[in-house]
Amino acid sequence: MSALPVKDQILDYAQVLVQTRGFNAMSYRDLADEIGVKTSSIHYYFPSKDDLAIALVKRYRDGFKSALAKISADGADPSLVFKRYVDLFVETVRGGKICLCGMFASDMVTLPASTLAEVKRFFVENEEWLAGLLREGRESGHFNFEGSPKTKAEAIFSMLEGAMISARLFDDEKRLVNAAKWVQSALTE
Amino acid sequence: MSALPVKDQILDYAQVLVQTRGFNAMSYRDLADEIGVKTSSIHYYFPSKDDLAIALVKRYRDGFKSALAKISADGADPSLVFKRYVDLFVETVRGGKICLCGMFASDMVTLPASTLAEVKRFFVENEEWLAGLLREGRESGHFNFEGSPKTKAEAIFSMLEGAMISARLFDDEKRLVNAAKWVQSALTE
DNA sequence: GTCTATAGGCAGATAGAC
DNA sequence: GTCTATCTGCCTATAGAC
Repeated sequence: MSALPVKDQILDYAQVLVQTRGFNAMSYRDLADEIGVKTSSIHYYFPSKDDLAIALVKRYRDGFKSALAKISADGADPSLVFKRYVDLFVETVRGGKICLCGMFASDMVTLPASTLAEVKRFFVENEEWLAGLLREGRESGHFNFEGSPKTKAEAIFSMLEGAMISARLFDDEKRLVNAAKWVQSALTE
Repeated sequence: MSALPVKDQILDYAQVLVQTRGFNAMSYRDLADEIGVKTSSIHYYFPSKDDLAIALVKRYRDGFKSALAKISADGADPSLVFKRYVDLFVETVRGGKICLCGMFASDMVTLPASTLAEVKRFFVENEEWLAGLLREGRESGHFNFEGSPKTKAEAIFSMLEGAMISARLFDDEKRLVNAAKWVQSALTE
């Protein structure tokens, strides 16, 4: 039972803090105190806070990419895959968190362009994956809708991001679940 | 041409900063420098930052209430009123801002309960107004949907909040407009 | 109401010993 | 890699003169 490398501990806890409090409300001291090192050790791994932000977003994107591959690996039908996708967001809200990149997007004005570029990539990757699911689902007859899958995907992703914020604010995951159900029915009707 | 009272200038600029950078990234110094007074003068009007936060949300709610009354004052049909409602959000994004209360909701963990109560009221008031519009529209035959107007309203408001964040991130108001159009068509079909 | 002055603390970041 | 020590600057907030 060996402890995680310090670098991973930093990223893990920093991610929790960003998803709960926000990037600007998270400090090197918070991380140092929690992990049991000094702030200078955090600077050793991530010289500037921007370095930490970029690392966080890249890791989050990678994690999401893995999750997306996992929920569609068994060839389940698009409706079920969409339900699993929504569950990823429900789990986040259940932990009192919102999307890491949704949080960064809210704070975009205070962030460097390099970080924002990574945040945008996260949005785009999700939307493209969702668009693929919609396109596939329409072709296979599981979904029925008019217009561009990409535009629909953008709207759906926006709704999920917004619904996470709202569901957490009211401590009521049904707000997220109900929004997703409506989307699903609008895609199926 | 008399200048606004200092208190109003504080609220005006604080609102801009919260809607762009976020509450935690806004300081008394920012306000003082912009307005041309000292930080102690800001503390005279708003002793603590929490006082300022509460005043901001209350004023924002009042402003929204007026706007909602205005866009439905001429008895326009529900579809047109909804379009005007969406325009309120589009204008915000056009100014590089997101919803004041959406921003506060993202930062909820760092805020006192008193402020959060006001933020929740903003959400509820919007959702109730929207639910009324949907109910009315369904009864008059302008809208056609199944299920609870309140649940639909919550989902729509979440989507608008999320779409503002996304539209600002990509500097592309079409993301907001397209999401709203989809909602409108789903309510009409 | 607005100011000067200041308190006490925390922020991100760096130098250099070990 | 981790530490001690320190820098500079910003933060919210208050006391008291005018």
